[in-house]
Amino acid sequence: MGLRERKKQRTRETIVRVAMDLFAERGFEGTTIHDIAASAEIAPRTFFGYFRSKEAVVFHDFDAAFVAFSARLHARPAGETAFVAMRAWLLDWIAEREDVLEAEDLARRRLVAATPTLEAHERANLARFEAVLAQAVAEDLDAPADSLRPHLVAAAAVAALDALGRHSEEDARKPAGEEAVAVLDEALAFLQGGLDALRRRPVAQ
Amino acid sequence: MGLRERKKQRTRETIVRVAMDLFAERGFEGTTIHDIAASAEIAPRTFFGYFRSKEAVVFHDFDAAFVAFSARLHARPAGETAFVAMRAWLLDWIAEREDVLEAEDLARRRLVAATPTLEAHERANLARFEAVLAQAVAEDLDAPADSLRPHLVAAAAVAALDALGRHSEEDARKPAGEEAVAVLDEALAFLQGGLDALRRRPVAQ
DNA sequence: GCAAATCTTGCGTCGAGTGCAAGTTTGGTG
DNA sequence: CACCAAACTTGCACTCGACGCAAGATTTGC
Repeated sequence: MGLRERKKQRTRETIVRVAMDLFAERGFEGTTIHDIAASAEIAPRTFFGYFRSKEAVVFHDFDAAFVAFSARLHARPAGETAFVAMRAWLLDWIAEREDVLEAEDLARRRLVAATPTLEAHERANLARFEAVLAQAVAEDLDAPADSLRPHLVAAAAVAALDALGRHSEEDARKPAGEEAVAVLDEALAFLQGGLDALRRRPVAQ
Repeated sequence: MGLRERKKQRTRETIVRVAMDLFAERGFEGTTIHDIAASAEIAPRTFFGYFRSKEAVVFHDFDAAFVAFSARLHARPAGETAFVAMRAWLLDWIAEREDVLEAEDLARRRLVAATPTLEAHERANLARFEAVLAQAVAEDLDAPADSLRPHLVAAAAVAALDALGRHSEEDARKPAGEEAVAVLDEALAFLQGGLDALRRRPVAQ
């Protein structure tokens, strides 16, 4: 990696760190791009070379998660269900982050919960998960990609994912992985039960 | 109703009509508040006396729907499940609108689908449905309001509601009510099956 | 027909976000 | 090392959404 790239990387991290501190201190709406730029020692205009919006800073690691999730789904071996792939991805993801980012995640949760714009942004993120998951589920079920069932299933699964995030906020730091898997498995049992019930009905589409 | 109120009502309707026409013509982003105000023959500043944002115009009837839905849920007789109440509300809602608003709805759907900001707004609206539904479901299940199961169920139910909207776009105008009920009933069967499956497991919360 | 409540409007302001063009830094090549 | 091209940074000007405020117009109830 050349100097140029390293520098960019470093600036990006600085922006995130500095912005998060400001958000925690003055709130998201109470912090301007100008403030962030000043703290990060860049020109306000430069900020937009790194992030397309103020919101994007808060979700700076979402793209990586999404790409990994998406790849895991697409690369799942024939016969492995989308559920199983999702479960595996989640375990990896949690294991990978556990050491470093707990505190940061918590701060983010609080910030999002307190800021409508950020909640909207998060819903948009989850919707991307839902879309890609729905497609994989549709393959599992041999159903058209835009039919009802895959979307029901994906919506519920993503709701579980979302609940997971909120959950780890409240509970006083149990073994995060185990807890998450328990929640997810409950959700998967629910989904499987729903699908089984549908299998005994004619298809309405 | 006095003159003042009638006038306000009329202006409001004018804004909606005029704005929707402009959106259809130039797109949502391609239309400014200034344009709308000019067409509606009001001052730009006055627009904000009627709507808190440009997006709010597109969803001008959401509040009424939400209030009706919410009221129907809260007023359901003891023993009536949230599902049943939701189904009843939906039937009423469709029946009530069917005559007048089909074309308008279709235009709205197209507009929303073409505009990220509006999609975000719509997700926020659906989230409000989800929240109030989740609470009602929690009562049905005798579960805490923030526990997992009600949220799974509500998320899937709202996904069905959403699918309903998108659905009526594609199909060349079948009997809208019947179609909608078929979709919703499939969703409800799915949810019921999922809950039945969970009943045979220990509760993870 | 008058006073209070309510609406409308214009003005000023802030902040997000974009396009552009000039300047600066870095990378590679001879 | 010197030089050119590519990439990055910055300042400037601009559009647009949204809000606060205060002055002016309208409606209402008495």
